[in-house]
Amino acid sequence: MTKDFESTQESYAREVLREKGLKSTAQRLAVVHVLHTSGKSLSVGEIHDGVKGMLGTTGLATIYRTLEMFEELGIVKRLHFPDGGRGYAFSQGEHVHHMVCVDCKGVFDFPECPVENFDYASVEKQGFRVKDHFVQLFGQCVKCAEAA
Amino acid sequence: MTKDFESTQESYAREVLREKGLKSTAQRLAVVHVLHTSGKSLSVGEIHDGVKGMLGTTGLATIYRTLEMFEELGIVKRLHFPDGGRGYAFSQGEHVHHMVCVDCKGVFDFPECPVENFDYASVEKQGFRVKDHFVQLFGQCVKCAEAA
DNA sequence: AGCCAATTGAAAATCATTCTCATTTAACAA
DNA sequence: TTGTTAAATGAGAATGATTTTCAATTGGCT
Repeated sequence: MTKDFESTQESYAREVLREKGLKSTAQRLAVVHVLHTSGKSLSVGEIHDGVKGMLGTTGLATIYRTLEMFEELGIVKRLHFPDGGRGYAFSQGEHVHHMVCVDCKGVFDFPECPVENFDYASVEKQGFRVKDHFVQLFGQCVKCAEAA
Repeated sequence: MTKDFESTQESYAREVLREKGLKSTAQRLAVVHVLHTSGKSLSVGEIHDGVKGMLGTTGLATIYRTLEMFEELGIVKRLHFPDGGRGYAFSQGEHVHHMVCVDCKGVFDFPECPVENFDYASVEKQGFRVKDHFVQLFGQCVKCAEAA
């Protein structure tokens, strides 16, 4: 499946896949497309629906497999909601955090990392070595605030 | 079930429960006890095992119900792991974040909130209203670092 | 065009979590 | 204490999400 018009994100994904010796299948590119055009975070089910809309029948397992792989490749970012649900949003691998609108589930980048320059004194005093962190903000976006 | 010796945490939980008109059952106090004595975060299954060890047969549903309630009461804190798994750690309701040792799953408090005094300029420029945040650090604790 | 390993779909299997409802129990009052 | 009653529990069924399996398909290469 070669498309005439491809978003930067799709070309990017295609390139990353090729570099790793992985196939650029219609399903994989559709996942990128759905995520990119939605402009927000989507649940696995929503992504599945979007991909089905583009390609007709598509297995749910493929969506799970693709998303897991894309996360490792840094193409998508997995989000965690307070209720334990997962969501996925497009990402190009940079270190950004996300602000999620609790109403529309829209995802907005948040490039300054609050933890990056944080003084770990109290933690390091206890001997920790901080290796990774997870930061996510929840709130309301302009549109949803106006609608309310 | 009234115990002769009770930890501060157990008395605290008992008091919170009474204030809310909820019952201090053996199961609920056992959950507090297990969590408190473990000194680390536990999965639902581990908590279930610990409670069964204290009381004999105990329903798993009760553990889920108790943990959910305790979280709302601020008695425990739910943690989210990168793989989507959940964990629970004892907490007394203050605003603290946690640092989780990726090896032993130990939980260590982290009272200075990196996000609290963060300049939300870039986010607010987009019109967001930040209402909540989730911050968790991952790394290695002293003991696990030495053992490695 | 043809080959082959990678990928997919469909269904089954697994695992976590929630729900239902009959039974038990903590809290409070008499 | 004892009785009363609403709250809580246990057991298992139901639900829901995620993973696995394996035969069939397909993309990337020659």
